[in-house]
Amino acid sequence: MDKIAVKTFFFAIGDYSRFSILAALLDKELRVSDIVSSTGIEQSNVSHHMVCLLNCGFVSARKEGKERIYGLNGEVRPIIRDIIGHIDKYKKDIISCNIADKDYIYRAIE
Amino acid sequence: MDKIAVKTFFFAIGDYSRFSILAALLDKELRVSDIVSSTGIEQSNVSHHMVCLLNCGFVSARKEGKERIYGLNGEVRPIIRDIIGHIDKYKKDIISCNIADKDYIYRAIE
DNA sequence: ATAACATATGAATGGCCATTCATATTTATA
DNA sequence: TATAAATATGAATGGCCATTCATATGTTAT
Repeated sequence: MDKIAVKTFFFAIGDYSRFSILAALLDKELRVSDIVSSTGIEQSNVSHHMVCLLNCGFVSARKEGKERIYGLNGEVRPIIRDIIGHIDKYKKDIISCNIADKDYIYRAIE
Repeated sequence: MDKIAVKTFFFAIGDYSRFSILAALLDKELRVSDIVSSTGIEQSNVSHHMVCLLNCGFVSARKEGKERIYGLNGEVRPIIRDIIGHIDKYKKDIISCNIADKDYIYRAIE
């Protein structure tokens, strides 16, 4: 297991905003403004995330007039689908831990 | 896409230490001391991570004497294998972005 | 009962980074 | 050329949480 690769992979994909963006790009290419409207993330924030996703090789971009169109790179499509599928299938169990409610994570839940 | 589920999933799996632990548990159950020696993570830190992984339903535990033995829960095995496979297959590309070297992530790489 | 071993718990903190706000750049149109 | 639209960039910051250290708990053996 390559540590840098693992860290980079999860850095790119493990943030909820970036994962939402990747999920939105699964089926079709999107302009920045499309990503903004479909994810609800503010424009400059989206742009920041796109830089990150570009750097990590998850997406590619091309220009069309004043718009920039982003598309998911092919190799990542299956793993993103798999992860979405897994989370969806087991969401009941995953949610049951209610981490969001905890004030501190590293604590036994009674 | 359930936001809480996605966040919880990546919280549990997206940290390098926890992912290493899960990877180490893929093939066999392990005592805490085994996890310590195979991952290099310090003991109390491992215990903290195990609480987290227990809470999120990724592992189960049983006692044997003074030892505690952790095992991966069955449903997560495939997705962890998939992710490891993906990272391994594309590590060259993933590493090429060299995020670790950057002083700031959200910046175009020339 | 005490020592040694295995693991868990608690509190504290320091670094990272997601977000925000302000502004720059690029392109198109009037 | 001036304006507007779309996107990118830069700097700043506040919160989260991984780690560490110290210590507690539990278990076995002597």
